[in-house]
Amino acid sequence: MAKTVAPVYDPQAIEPKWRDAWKKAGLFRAREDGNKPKFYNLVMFPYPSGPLHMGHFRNYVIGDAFARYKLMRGFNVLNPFGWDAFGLPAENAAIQSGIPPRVSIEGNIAISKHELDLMGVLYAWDREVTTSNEDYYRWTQWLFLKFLEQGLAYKQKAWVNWCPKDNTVLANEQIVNGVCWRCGTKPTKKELEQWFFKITAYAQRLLDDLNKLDRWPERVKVMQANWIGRSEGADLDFFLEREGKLRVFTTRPDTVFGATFMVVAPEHEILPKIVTPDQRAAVDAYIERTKAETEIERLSTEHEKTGVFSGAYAINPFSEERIPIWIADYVLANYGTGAIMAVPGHDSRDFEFARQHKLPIRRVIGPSLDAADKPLDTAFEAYDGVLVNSGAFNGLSVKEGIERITAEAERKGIGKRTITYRLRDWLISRQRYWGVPIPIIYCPDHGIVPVPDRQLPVRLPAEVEFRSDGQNPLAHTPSFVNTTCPKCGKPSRRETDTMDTFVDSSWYFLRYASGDDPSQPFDKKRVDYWMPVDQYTGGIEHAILHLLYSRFFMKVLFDAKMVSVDEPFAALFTQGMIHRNGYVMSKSKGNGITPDYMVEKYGADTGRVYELFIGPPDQDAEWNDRGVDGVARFLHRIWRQIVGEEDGVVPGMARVPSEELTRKLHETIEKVTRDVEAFHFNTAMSALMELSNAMQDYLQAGGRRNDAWEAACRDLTRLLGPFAPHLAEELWQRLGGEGLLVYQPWPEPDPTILRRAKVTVVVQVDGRLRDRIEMPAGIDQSDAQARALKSPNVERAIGGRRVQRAVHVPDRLINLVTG
RNA sequence: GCGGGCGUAGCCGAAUUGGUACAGGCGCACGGCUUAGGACCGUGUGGCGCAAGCCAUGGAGGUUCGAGUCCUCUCGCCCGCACCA
Repeated sequence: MAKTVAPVYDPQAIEPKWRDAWKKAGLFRAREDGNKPKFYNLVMFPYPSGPLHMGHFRNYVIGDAFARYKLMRGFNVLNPFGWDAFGLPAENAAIQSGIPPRVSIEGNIAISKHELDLMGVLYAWDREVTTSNEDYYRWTQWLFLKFLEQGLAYKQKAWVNWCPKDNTVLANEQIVNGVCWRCGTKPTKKELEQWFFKITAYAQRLLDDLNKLDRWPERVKVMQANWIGRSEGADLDFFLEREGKLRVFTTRPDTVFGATFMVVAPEHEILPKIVTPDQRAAVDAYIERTKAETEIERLSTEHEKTGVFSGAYAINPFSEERIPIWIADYVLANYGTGAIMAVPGHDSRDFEFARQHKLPIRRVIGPSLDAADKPLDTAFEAYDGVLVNSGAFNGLSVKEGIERITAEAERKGIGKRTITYRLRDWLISRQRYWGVPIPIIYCPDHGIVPVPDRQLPVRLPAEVEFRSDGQNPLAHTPSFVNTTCPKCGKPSRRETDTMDTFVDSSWYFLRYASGDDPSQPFDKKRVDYWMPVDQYTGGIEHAILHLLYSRFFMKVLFDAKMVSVDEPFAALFTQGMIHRNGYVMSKSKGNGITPDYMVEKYGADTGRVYELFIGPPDQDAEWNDRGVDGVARFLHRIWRQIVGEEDGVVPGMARVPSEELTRKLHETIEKVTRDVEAFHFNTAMSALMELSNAMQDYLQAGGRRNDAWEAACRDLTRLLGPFAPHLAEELWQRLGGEGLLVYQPWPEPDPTILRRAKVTVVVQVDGRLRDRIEMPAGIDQSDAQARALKSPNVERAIGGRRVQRAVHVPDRLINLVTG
C-alpha cells in the first residue's frame, strides 16, 4: 500500500492565511452591477455589548454561509454589517465607571470585529454603519423632521409607561409580559409630554401587507397581526340622563338590548362632569387607588373586578332603560372610546363585574327564540344564535343583528360603523443621553420649531456629567440646552429627549445600500437597485418591535417617494437560540463558549460547521461539546481523504465501480443545494458527512484515485466552501484549483447521472413490506408485478390467495392486494 | 382564556406530494493500531424472537392498498398575546 506522510489538518496554521487572501481580494465589496442578479443578504445588526460568544454566532454563521453560497451561485451579493450603537447599557456603564459611552462602544466594536474576523465572517466593511456616528444620526434627525413635515410625528401629553429603573418612558411594544423589555422592571404610569410617531395611520396597511410576506415565518406574521389587533364594530352614543352623551365602542351592537349598565375607564375625561356629589369621595378614592397600581398589579387582580358607581345614569338608546354608569379599571382608557356598554349576559368580563356588584344580567341571544327566558349562569359569547328580548329585532341571527342594529343607529344619528386597532402610536421620546437628540427647539414666541436641515446634526455633546440620580445629563448641560430660535434668534431651549434606538434601526438597511453618502440619508437609485432585502436573518425577539417599526418606516418613505418598495424584507428567517447546561448561552450565565476558545482548540471552521449542524436552525439547540468533537473528526477526515495519499488499492481485489461514488456525489450536490435554499443547514451538513462516508467506503473497498475520485474531491471542496471556508480554500489550492474557491461556481448536479438504471423497488403484500427487489428503472406495472411474484418471500406472504389488484408507484413500490 | 407550534432511538435529530420509519452526529459495545491514550481506523447498535416474523413515531379511534405525515378525540410540553369591549 502506497503511503506518504500527509501533513495533518492544522486549522490554526491555515486559517489566517485565507482570511488575508479574502481581504486582499476585496471579498463582499459590493458594487451596483447590472450584469448579475443582485442579492441583498442581511443579518440583524447587534448592539456592541462587548465580547461575543458562540450563541451570538449562530446568526452570523448562517448569514455568512448563505452570502458565500449566493456568491458562488453567481449573484452580486450585498452582505453588510454595522452597529446599533446607541442605547442604555453604555450610558449605565458610564454612570458606574465614568467611561464615556462613545469610548466604551468603540472598544466593544473593535473586540466584536476581531471576533467576527477570527470566525471567518466577512462583510462589506466599506459600508459599515454605526448608528451613534454623526454621519448616520444626522440623517436619523433628518428623517424625524421629514416625519414631522408629513404630520407623522407629533408631541402630546399622554399617560405613558415609565420605567423607574431606566428612568425613561417605554413604548407599548417595549412592555413585555408586563415589564420593561430591557431590565425587567415593572413600569409605572406618568402623564408626560412626549413625541410620537403616528404608526396607527398605517395600521391597516401594516396588517394587509402581511399577506405579501409569503417568505416570512407564519408565527411572526400572526404575532404582528395580533399586535395590530383590528376589530370591526360600531360606535354607539348613550345619552346621559341629565345632559350630554357617552360614546362607546362595541363589536357586538346586536347585544345592545342586553346593556344593563355602562363602564368608563378611571382616566375618562367625562368623569368630573357626571360624578354625583354623594359618590365623589368614593370615586376619587378609587381613581387614586388605580393610579398607584402598576400594569402588573392590574394584571394580578384579574379575578376580582373592582369598580365604583358614579351616581350617574344613561339611557339605553334601544331598550330606553335607565342604566347606571360605573367606573372600573378593567376598561382601558386608551382603547376604543375608553367606555363600554356592559352586556353581562354575553361578555364574560361584564358578567363577572355584574355578579360582583349585583347588577342585572339579561339574555338577548339564545340558541332559539323560545330560549328567551332561559337563565344564564355564564356569559353566552357564541356567535351562533338568535336575538331575543330585543324588541323588533327578535329572531335575527347574530350576523343580521349586528348589521341591522348598526344601520338603525346610523339612521338615528347615534352611531356608526367603526374599525378599532389595538396598535397605539409609537412613543419615541427617551429621557436619556446616549441616543439621537430630537432636533427640536422651543422658542418662547414660536413654540415648537424644527431645527433647519442646514443646522443638522444636532450634536450630542461629548462633555456631559453623568448623574447618579438617573436624570438625563443633556437637561443639565447648558451649552446644549441653550440655543437660539432659528426663526427669530431669540434665546430658546433645545429638546433634551433623545430618540428610541428602534428609530435608528428602522432604516439602517437603506444606509448600507447607499454607502456613506454625505449629502443625503440614502441614494434612491442605489437603494432601488438593492432593495428589498432578499434574505433577513435574526432573532425572534424582534418579531414585533424592530420588524414592525421598519415596515412602518418603509411605507412612510414609499409614500414620500423616497423608495420604490413598501416592504423592506422579502424573506425573513428567525434562528433559534443556543443553550448550554440548560440555559440560553449568555455572558451573565457564564456558560458561553468564546470564539477565541473555539478557534484555538478546533479552528474556526469546526465552530462554523458545528453551529450549522447543531439542529434545525429555526429551533433552539443545546450545545454539546462531544458534538463539536464529532464535527472536528469530520473535517480532519476530509483533510486526510483529499490531502492524504493513502491509496485504497488492495492487490487482487476487484475494481470497485466508481459509478456508485459518482452518483452519490451528484445526489449530494442536489441535496445540499436544496437544503441550503431552504435554510436546512443541519441536513446539508449531514449530506456532506454522508458523501465523505461514501468516499471512505469507496477507498475501503479498494476504489482507486481515478477521475471519479478526483471529481468527488473537487466538488466536495466546493460544497464545503460556504460552511468551512478556510479548509475549503486550502483544499482547493492543494487540488490545483484556479483562483480563490469563494469565486468558483457552485457545482451543478448532472441529471443523467442522477437518473439510475436500476432501482430498488419495495414490494408489499397487503400493505406490508415483504421484499426489496432490484429492477430496471422505468419498469411498468405488469413487469414489476411479475418480478415481484417470483420472490419466495412474496409468494409465502400471498400464501396461495389471489392478487386482486396492485398499487404501483413507479420506481419505488409495488403493493399486491389480495383482500 | 385566545392564537401559533411541537411530541420519532439512551441523547440531538432525518424522513418532497401519504409510499423502505430512524439519515447524520453523539453515546455505547466489540475489534484493529498503539508503550499508552478520553487520539485514530473498522464493525455493530429501536424492542421481542433461534428463525419466519411480530411490535414500534405521546395515547385512543378513523380514512386509505398503504399514515410519523390526513381527520376526530385525548394527554403532555413550548412560544406569543392577555380585562382590547
